[in-house]
Amino acid sequence: MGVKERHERDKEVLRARILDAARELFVAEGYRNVSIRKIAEKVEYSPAALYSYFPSKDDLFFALAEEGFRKLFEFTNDPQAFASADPLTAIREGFLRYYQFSRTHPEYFDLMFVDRSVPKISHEWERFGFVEQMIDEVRALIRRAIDAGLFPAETDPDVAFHILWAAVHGPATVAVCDRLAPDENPDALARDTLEAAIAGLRAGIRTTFTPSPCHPKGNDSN
Amino acid sequence: MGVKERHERDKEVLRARILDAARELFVAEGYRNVSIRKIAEKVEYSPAALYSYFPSKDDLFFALAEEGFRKLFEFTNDPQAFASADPLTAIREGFLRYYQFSRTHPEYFDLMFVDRSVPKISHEWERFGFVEQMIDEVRALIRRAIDAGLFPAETDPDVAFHILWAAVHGPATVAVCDRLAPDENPDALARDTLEAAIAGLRAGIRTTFTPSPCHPKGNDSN
DNA sequence: CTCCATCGTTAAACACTGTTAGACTATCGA
DNA sequence: TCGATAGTCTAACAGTGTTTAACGATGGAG
Repeated sequence: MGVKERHERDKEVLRARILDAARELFVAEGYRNVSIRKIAEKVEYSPAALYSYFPSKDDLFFALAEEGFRKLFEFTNDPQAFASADPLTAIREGFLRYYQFSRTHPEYFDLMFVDRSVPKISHEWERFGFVEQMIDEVRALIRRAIDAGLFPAETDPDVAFHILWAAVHGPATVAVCDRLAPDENPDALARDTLEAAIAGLRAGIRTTFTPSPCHPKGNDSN
Repeated sequence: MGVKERHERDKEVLRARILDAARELFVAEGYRNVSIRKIAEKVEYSPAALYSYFPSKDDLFFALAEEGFRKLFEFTNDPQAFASADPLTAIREGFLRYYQFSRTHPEYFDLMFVDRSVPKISHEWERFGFVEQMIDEVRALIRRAIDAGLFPAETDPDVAFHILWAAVHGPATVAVCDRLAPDENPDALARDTLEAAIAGLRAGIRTTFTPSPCHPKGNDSN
């Protein structure tokens, strides 16, 4: 009876080893330079063997992207900063951490947010439940800031979240994609753009982004 | 005497035909799905022949990226809107056009700003002189807004430009990279983020981005 | 204990990719 | 007319993701 279970455990172990090998290779050499054959060699199996663990290369890297979101969660989640400090400082800190993540783990960031050959991500947000949790925490933080009078009362937390996210995501992508001139500093740009977005929200703007319902995902409105 | 010139003209013609074929394929099927062989078949030459016109595939797509910047220039440059309207409207309009370009020509935008396998772009900004001209016009526009009292007097036009650019570049990349949930509207996000950045600049923020000298590119500080 | 089925693994192949070496040929200047 | 040169070709190299068919070990049933 326990035999099948042992086998399943073994499979799980090898699956993890494959993922480890893939991760090691891709953080070192970048996503594009990792081939199934290299991973196979690293785990000392034939290339074909990997296909009984991951249906395709994309699925393998999709798993790594999921790992990346977990990493991002840990990276940005500082309960201390979130709870104690004044909401605005916490918000600033949180979004700057998002940006800093893109600098510390550019390969993960690439996989999670820019690579176009891992397109399934946007259509499988439901699978990243903890991402929604993550966003919820930030929305709560923004709500606190509204309640404290730091943002206008009519501010929609979800809209504000997306604006602040976009404000740091811009500099993050130009940095990851290496599209800044050598003498331009992306870190400063991230700080400034975030600062401008925060100040803009505080000043109050008319927004057009669709406020999402309580559980924003799962609408069938296309 | 005229023979050599005729030959050079012929070469130029074929070079253009290759570029045409490459463009047609890549706007239709995306950069990653275009192979040298497919281009060669379309122009009815052997794959090897292309290599006497473009040293590598990257160089070919670098040429297309250059074309893209020219397209972007035309797309955003509306002298009428720039000159007549009030500076703030013109600025809004200009940056929204940048965003709209990313939606209308996602493949070009990908090549120009997100694809990591065309990395030479950031190190060859000098070659895109018209880009600098383009930016200069926007900086002049911002200066006009400052003079009109629409932005604080201490605003640095170059810093403001980069902030506004980042504000629309964020939504542009999430849209191009397809990282928004199906029910989230990138267009609205672009408008809102830009609006927030403009309002933030108007409110006045302390910035840290390095103001660039008169001709910002060409420093040897790195 | 034997037999069979099943499962994990494999080598080999398929259909691609970018790129290059070497042969061929047509054209041009002397 | 004779090289030289420039342009193009075929064929190959080294690599890619993926699939197919065969192999061997292992576990359960009779």
